[in-house]
Amino acid sequence: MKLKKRLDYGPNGFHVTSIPKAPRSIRRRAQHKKADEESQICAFELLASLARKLLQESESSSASSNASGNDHATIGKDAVKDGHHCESKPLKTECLDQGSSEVSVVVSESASLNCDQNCSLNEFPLAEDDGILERTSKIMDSTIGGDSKSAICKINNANGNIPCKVEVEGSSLNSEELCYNGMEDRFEQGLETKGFETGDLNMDKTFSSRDPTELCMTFPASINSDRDVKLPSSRDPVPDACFSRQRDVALGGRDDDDNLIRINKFSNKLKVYRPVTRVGDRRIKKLLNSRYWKVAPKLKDFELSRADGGIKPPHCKRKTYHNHERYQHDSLFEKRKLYSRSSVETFDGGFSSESVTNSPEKGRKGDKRGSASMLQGGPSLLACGMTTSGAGHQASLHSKDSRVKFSIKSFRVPEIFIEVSETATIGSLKRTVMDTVNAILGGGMHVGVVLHGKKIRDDKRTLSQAGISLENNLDSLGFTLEPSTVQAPPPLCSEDPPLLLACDTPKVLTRSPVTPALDSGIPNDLPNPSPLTNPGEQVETNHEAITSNPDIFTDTTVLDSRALVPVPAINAEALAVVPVNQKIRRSEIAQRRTRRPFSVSEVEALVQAVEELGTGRWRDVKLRSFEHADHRTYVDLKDKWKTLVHTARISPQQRRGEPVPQELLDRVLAAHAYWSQHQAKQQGKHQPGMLKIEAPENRNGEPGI
DNA sequence: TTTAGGG
DNA sequence: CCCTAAA
Repeated sequence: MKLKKRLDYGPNGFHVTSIPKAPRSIRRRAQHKKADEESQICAFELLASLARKLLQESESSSASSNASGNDHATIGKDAVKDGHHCESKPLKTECLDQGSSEVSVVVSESASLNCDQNCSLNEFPLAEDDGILERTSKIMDSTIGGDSKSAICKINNANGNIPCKVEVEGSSLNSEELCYNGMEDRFEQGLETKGFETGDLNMDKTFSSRDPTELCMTFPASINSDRDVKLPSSRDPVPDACFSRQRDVALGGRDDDDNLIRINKFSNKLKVYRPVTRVGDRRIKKLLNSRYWKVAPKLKDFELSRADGGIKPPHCKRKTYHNHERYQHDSLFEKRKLYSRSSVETFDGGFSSESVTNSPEKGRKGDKRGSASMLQGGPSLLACGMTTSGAGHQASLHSKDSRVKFSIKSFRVPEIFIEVSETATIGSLKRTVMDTVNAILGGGMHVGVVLHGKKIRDDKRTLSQAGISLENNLDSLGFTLEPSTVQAPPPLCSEDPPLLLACDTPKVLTRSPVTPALDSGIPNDLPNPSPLTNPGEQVETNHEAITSNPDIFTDTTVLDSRALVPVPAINAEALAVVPVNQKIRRSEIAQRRTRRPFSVSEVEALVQAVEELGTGRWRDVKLRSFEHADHRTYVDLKDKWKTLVHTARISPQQRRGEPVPQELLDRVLAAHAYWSQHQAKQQGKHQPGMLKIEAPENRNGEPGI
């Protein structure tokens, strides 16, 4: 990898806290589905998950008559879930403080990676009945913009229609401080609770940036399609029914909004950077984070019975609410503007994770735990351990029940550019960074799945289809956070923000339910994952990313000297944070592909094709012989040919790598000579016969082709 | 988007 | 493999 352009990866990791989301309404993204919509972590989701937790906790706590401890929050029900379900079991989340944050996800292989980014990890629904899913939610920590006040979220219970409102008061939170104070909230149904009280902020406690949390997710095998999210209702005898319902509901809601959400922060310089759009989300996130972080649940305890089963949240309120919030947020955001530019490298945060398990399957729990511990020490990015769900699954499910467990220590974070004037204060810089980060997290983040360095774009593909199975190395599997590519709405429109907000939020809500899968940042592609070939283009998987990531959000402020990179000034609209698009993008998304040496068989196929097509028609060569090898582009083939010719010309002693049969090298020389002479390119005609003519030229002359 | 080459 | 100029 060349460092030059790839600042991005470095050690960037966010700590993302995840919050388990309940199966939310699954709404489909409607019409506007731009690939983009994908993803962002929505406030809603966060809220929902939060609410759930609160709910459950509250229930549990109430039962136990526990006072809300620092760590525990009582939660009412989530709006999203079916009321009864909610009650069924308390969720516990566990936050592990560990050196690094980790997220572990357990997924059945069959689960498809569909979700838009939105869905991303957070969204996985848990299916209890099937025992399949557990959901853990992750929350990105975002800190709230300095000014943020209180965010209120209302969630309605599908069943009861009981609105729950969670209010967070962060009265004056400085972004710098990023604090969420301990929240003691109790979530009461129908009542509004204030989630966070600003009393003392114990960021430290709540947020230990470093503490890694783990998130464990289990995906049910059953989840394949985008929309199939199973909401597990503990009660529901017939999960499927639930699903369908939920889906429908979901459909009703979302998309439009979603679309709006996408703001490309990065995309254009010109575009206004509007990061802040989701105050609500952030807050929520914060809440979640702070609150739940350290709730330490016991893994085993965890079984979530995800009462949540159904998700039917009425959207209206939420939207409104969110919009409102956002609106404010935006305003704030806009007010702050950045003047000079600097690029800040992304930071790594630790993740706080929660591990939630639901599971009927006991074995898993243990596994999770084990994996978690294992992971903790590890590299920031991703470590994966695999587990198999044992008997738990039913035959009914596809044979592919096996579950894959993922532990995500950190996400690779994209490069972030911000502008700040030289005269700006450090504090303002911090805020700026915070805002930027928050904005990103709030809105434009997508989760990408990288396997063997290659992004898996096809969200519909199941894990096993994508090559993610117990057998494969999960090491090569990684998750990335990427700014949404989608273009942002017109730059700087103050008006827009509100709209966006509104839209977004809804979107968010809906979205999660819809696609259970992990989402890759990129739309789909990989048609065939041929086992061998598929793996990895993308490159640097996690490992590289690993760099140390000292800081968490809270510390985002931390800018290493190296973190700040002066960027040539650009005019642009002064105030806005200017994303430098392409670079950013590239850096983020495009990492150097992993090296995948050509196998002898590939060389053979290449030689064969070139003999027939000539050396100037790489595209044809690609189509003819490598059409399904997604990782081999025509450029790659051309380059390979170039190296083959070179290799063939040098002495065998000088050759490196997997030896290529001399016979093939001879053919390479022969074909190369032939086509060079024939000026090849005559259109096509592949005349094999011709080649033979050339054959004689070969030194070795191999008659047989 | 492909080609063709340099890096 | 990447990056790009050209086409």
